[in-house]
Order: sequence, then structure tokens, then C-alpha cells
Amino acid sequence: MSLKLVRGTRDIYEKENDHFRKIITLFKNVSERYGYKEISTPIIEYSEVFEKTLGESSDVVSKEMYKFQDRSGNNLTLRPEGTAGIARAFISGKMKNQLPIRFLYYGPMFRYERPQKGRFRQFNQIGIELLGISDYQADVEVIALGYHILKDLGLNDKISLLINSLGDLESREKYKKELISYLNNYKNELSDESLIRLDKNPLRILDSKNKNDIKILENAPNFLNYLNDNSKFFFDKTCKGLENLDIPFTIETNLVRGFDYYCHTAFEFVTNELGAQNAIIAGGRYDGLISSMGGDDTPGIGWAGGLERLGLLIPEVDDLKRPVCLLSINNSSDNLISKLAYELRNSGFIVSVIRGGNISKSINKSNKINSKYVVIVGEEELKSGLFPVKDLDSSKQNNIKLGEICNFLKGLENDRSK
RNA sequence: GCGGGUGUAGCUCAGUUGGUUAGAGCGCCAGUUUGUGGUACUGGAUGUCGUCGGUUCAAAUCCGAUCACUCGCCCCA
Repeated sequence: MSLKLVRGTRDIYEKENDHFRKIITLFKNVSERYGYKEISTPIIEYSEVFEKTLGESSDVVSKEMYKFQDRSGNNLTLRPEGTAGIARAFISGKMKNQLPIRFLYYGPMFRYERPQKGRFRQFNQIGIELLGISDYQADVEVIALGYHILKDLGLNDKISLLINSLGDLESREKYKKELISYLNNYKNELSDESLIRLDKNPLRILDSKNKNDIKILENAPNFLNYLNDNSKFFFDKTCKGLENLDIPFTIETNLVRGFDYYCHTAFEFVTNELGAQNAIIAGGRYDGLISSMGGDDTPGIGWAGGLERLGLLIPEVDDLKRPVCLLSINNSSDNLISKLAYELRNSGFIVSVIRGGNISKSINKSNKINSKYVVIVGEEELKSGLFPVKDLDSSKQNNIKLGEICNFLKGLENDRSK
């Protein structure tokens, strides 16, 4: 039997899980203040849910999906991202009369990519979607929410916001034509990658990292000049909306999203602390998505953030809540200890029972699990009915009657929080 | 998918031009201290040297393959 981990997957232990939980808790907490409600969709969907929405030419669909057939021959895919599944849920759940609707979600996603720092084959995303508002206010709200979360995580000075407009369909088609005709002059100089894109998805050439491509693009027509009045108005208003909230941003005209369903606003919160994996939160507007899946025409905008990447950026913080250790020096005290532990746990304490060994060792073990208080239960205590309750920080110790230990500890905790 | 680097104890890493029984620090366990912890001192345990194969009298060391991690490309969260 192989004990190896599947490539790009990993086991996550207590500390990291605590760390993730903190991010998720903060994410949910802030998002709920903006009116977002949690939705959980399945991890598997029919493959076409992703293929038709993300675009056949996108990297994710063309080479990164975990596709398989189940025993009935259904073509299924482990979700590579969250938006398509939520759009599907919105349509199949017949939620159109509840618009506008705000979703928050988090969970594992799967992409068959080469693993790197901050990049895994199974990874976790947090994300939000806002459906049913075609107005730029939705874009401002969604970006502000992302900024709010990053700010509360203390990442202000580590991230920057890049924003661009992909315009509406009309603007995009017009620009695409201009860009193609410009790039056609450089056909023999463009990178192979970009040449393929020239046919399939020319806008993606804009974010090519190839040096020569970048040079060619310097004189290429600028997307922002091809926005029609409607698109220009939309983009201006969005930017003004961000300024109104004092959210700093940079217009990045070469920012293009990898999925077909985006239009108008595209944005990324990026960092330079994670090497090639610089996008922490990224998203945009996808007005055509739901109609393309067979639903009524419904505008939408959202973003997704990488939990692992966020985790790499924020420091781990020790738990404030420290356990109480009950030291069992004598086996005949088992019942007494389990009852005391039960009572303390009912009162909200984290309780750890340490059995056997001498007192030195037991206190030592208590220290190692970051315990604040220990209660010693040994021969003498069973006789006298008085139990030493010791504060390991101050080394102060009081002898307390069994029935009063819980209240005594509560009192100490209250004093401490004052 | 392409290119570079790395892989030795739980962790961080040494290990000479191939040469006996593979090392250090931290951590862990025990003792000093049989009812009171963090410090100190003393002692101890722990390795398929990533895996498989090859060269050699002899491989952690050289060669090949493979796996994983890592950095860059690509792409993305």
C-alpha cells in the first residue's frame, strides 16, 4: 500500500486548521455584515457546467480539470472554481424572484496544475457572489468587501488592488478586431503561446509575460479607448465609487481574466510576497454567465480568494483560551475527576486531564499544552477535600473545596479580563 | 506541460577526493528532584541517508530513472 500523498494534496493539522478557521470566521463575519448568506454547492458537477461557462479555450478547462466518469457513465468534474456551480444552483433553485441575492461560500477546489508555493491541486477558496444588480454600485460593494476583509486581516500594506474594464460585448468585439489587426503585423515576432491565442482568445495576449510580446504591446491599441459610452460610464463610476470609500487602486489595462464569462469590471488584489502566485483575491463582473447556462438574463459579480495564500501572508496567533489541566495523581480519583472535568466543560473551560506520573511531570505536561491553571488531585486532597488550584503564570496556588473549584476558576478568569 | 535547485533523526542542517559502527543543534525521554513546572547540569533513544536500479572490493557521496518539494515559465486563488 502506498502511504504517499497524492501530488498537490496535503494533510492539514491543528495549527494550520486553527489558522484557516480564523480567516474563514472573519470572512463570514464581515460578509454577513454586507448581507451575504452562506451557500454550499457540491464539489462534483456535470463537466459541462464548467466547460461551457469557463470557456473551452481557458487553461482550466483545456488541461486542468479533474474529469472522470462515475459508474453510470456520467461525465463529472471536481469543481475547479466556485462561480459556475453557484450560478447553476441559482438557476436550478429557481431563485430569480429573490433578486438581488448575495452568496458567500468557501471550500475545496481542484485543479490539475504543477504544485508550487501557494499553489496546490486541492486548495481552498473563500468567495462571494452578488447576483441581480447591473448597476456599478454592485461592483463597488463587492470590491469594498474584499478590501474590508484584507484590511481586517491586517494585510493593507502587503496588497494592492488592480482594476480594469473589459467593457460590454460591443466594446469588446470592436477592440478585439483592432487588436487582431494590430497584432497581425507582428505575427512572425509573437511568442508561440500568443500566436495560438490570436485565434482563440486574443485578449489574453495582453497579459503575456513574454518580453518581446510586452514590447509589441506597448504600441497596441489601448482597450480603454475602445470602450463605448456605456462601458466608459460604468468604469468611471466604479472607480469614483472606490475613491469615495478611500480604497486605493491602480488601473491595469493589461489585466485580463482567464474565464470567458467576465465583462466590465475585472480586478485582482495582488501581493509581491508569494512569488509567481501573486493573486490573493480576484474576480469580476459576469453579466452573461447565467443566460449562457439557460437561465434568465441575470447580471452578476463576485470574487474568490485563496485560503492557503491568505494563510501564508498572515501571522499565526496563539489561542487566547488556554486549557485547565486536572492532574490525576491517583487512579482512585477517576470518577471525581471526570465529574469535575464535565462541570468545567459545561462552564466553557477547555479541560485536559493528565493521568499518572508524578506531579512534576504532570505540571510539565500542562505547561507544554499552554495550560493556565492546574488542579491537583492526589492522595492528600482526596483525604482533606481541599484541592490546590494553581495559576501557572503567577505560581500562586489556593486550596479549594471540590464544589467551589468551578466558581473559583470563573472568578479568576473574570479578574483577568478586567 | 517546459527549465533550474533540493531531498540525511520529529525540526533546522553538517557529512572531506567514495573508505570502519552516519553527526550537531533544537525537540523528545529519563535522572539530579518519590507532592509542585518553565532554568541548569548529566545521561539516553530515534535514521529503509526520498525510492528503485547501476558502477565499485566498498556508495549518503558517482551514474541513471522515478517520486516529492522548491524557484522560474505557463496559468491562476
